[in-house]
Formats: sequence, structure tokens, C-alpha cells
Amino acid sequence: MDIAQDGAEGRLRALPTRLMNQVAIVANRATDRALDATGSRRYHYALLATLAEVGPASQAELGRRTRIDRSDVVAVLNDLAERAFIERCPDPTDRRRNIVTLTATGSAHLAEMDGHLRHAQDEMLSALNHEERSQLVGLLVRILDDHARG
Amino acid sequence: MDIAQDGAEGRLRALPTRLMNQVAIVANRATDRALDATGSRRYHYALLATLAEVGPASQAELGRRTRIDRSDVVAVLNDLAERAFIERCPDPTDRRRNIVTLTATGSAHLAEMDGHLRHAQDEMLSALNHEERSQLVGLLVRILDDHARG
DNA sequence: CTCATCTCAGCAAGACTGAGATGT
DNA sequence: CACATCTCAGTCTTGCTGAGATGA
Repeated sequence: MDIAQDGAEGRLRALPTRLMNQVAIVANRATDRALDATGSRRYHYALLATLAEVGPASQAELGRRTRIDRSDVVAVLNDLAERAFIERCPDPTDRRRNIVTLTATGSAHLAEMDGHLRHAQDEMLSALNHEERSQLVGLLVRILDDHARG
Repeated sequence: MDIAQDGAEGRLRALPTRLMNQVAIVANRATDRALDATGSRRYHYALLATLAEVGPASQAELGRRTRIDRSDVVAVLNDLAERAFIERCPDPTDRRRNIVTLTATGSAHLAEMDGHLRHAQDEMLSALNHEERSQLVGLLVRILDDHARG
């Protein structure tokens, strides 16, 4: 009765997994538009930002930290290397690895992207005040951490 | 200094648009796994659930309500019609339109999917208690509504 | 003529798989 | 030997665009 009605009306609208996906579509559209002028995409940003955060790292580690597949890491790093945003050199202590380093140019490019991305955040979150935004971020981080361990 | 540090450390980890996307990946993985046994996917569910909610509707209206592109609506409805989950017939009052109707078989299929999807919700949200889940859903709905109007 | 609807063909990005070569 | 790393080739879904045919 109530359950049937609640289940039927707004079944989709209240389905958390679908809500996440729909809002992510909004988020990604805003992000893609913000990055459009930079010639980079989300993967490029994630890798550069991670390099800036943790310093030189192997490709495998970059993949783990960004949750980008090993195979996509290769392709995007090729791209970034061509534009001189990163440098790849073999690790002398373990020759299976490449050590990836952020260049000064790459750092500048990252700063440029950061500027553009700030707008995308405001665009997505314009309906929420400061406190609500923190609340949302907090909940999302907890969900993500929960699944990182599991 | 502080800004630089905050910006550098956890730049990615705290970027709302990226968090949304990462959690949505988790959500979609859970959903896809849940629907795997049903032979349907997210689009199929969204269309059937909307038909159950609003009754017979044109394809254009289904597309607007689900935010599924007109062209994907066609393809997925072909699929659903083949499996006798829906019926398409021309609208006598406006012959541009097809009126799409949910069949009894389709309704049963929807119920089956609903069962599976409940697990996916719990899987995604296992780190949050009841109140936090409502909070999250509330915030997401507001973001979505905000962008539906704009 | 303009606008809406349905349909088709095809694209780009993102997430992912399998396998091979190399090295620990 | 088992295992990790890098690379390549290729797959599938999703979200989307453009254009045509029909009709209001």
C-alpha cells in the first residue's frame, strides 16, 4: 500500500545509485566544458594533479592513486609527454618501472586547469550553501573510502 | 601557503565533481552487477520504471523524463518490445507519436529488477546510516532539480 | 513555414580485458 | 617459479550529434 505507492512514485527519482549517476553526468558536463579550452581532459588533470601531490611516481602507482586503468595511464602519459608536461625515465633501482616527473610547463598547465575547474564546482553546486557542500563532500568521501578498503 | 597546501594536498580527493564521478562509478558497477542476471541494463530499467509511474507515454516524453537521448530511447524500446515488455502503437490523435504501454510481462520484469536493485543501493551506501542516506539523497535531488530548471 | 516526433548511422570518451615483453 | 610493470590492441557502454522522413 504505502510501500507500493512509495515504490511506484518516484522510484527512479529516489534511487540513490541513479541519482549519483545523474548528478555525475551534470558534474562531468561542467568539467568537460571547463577543460575544453585547455586541450586536456579529466584523465590528464587527474594524473598531473597526483604528480603534483605526491611527487615523481611510477605509472603503476599513478594508476592506483587515480583509479585510472594501467592501460589508459600509458596512453594519457604519452599525450602529456608529447606536450612536455611530464617526463618519463627508467627507475635505476627497478628497471621495470618508469619514473614520471612533472615539468615546470606541466605545473603551469595544471594551475591553468585548476582555475577553470573552480567554475565547474560552483556550477554543479550552485544550489547548495557552504555547509551543505562540505556535508556532501564528506558523505562522498566516506562512500569512496568504504569501497577502497572493500 | 595554507591555500597552496590545501590546494595541493587532496586537490583531487576533495574536488566535488571528481568525487561525484568516482562514486557514480561505484554506483554503476553495483547497478550493472545487480542487473546482470536480468538481461536488462540501466536504460531498460529507467524506461520501464517511468512507464509504471506515469502510464502510457510517447517516446519523446519518456526521453524527457528519463533524460535518455531520443535516439537511445528508440533502440532500447526496440529491445523491450522484442521481449514483449512494452507495446508501441501509433497515437490516433497525433500520428507523429507512438504510444508506449507497459505489458504485464514488463511489469513483472520491472519488479524483478527492483528486487535486485535494492541490493545495489545497500552496497553503495553501506558506510552510511539511515539518516545520512536521506541527507545524501536530499542533496543530490536538489542539485538535479537546480540543473533541470537552468 | 516552423516545429515536434521518430528513426537511423555514426562518433568520442571512459572503463575495462587479455596478452605479450621485460624485469624482480 | 610466481609476481609486478609497461605496453599494445581491442571491446563495450554510455552519452551525444546530424540528418532524414513524417506529420501537426
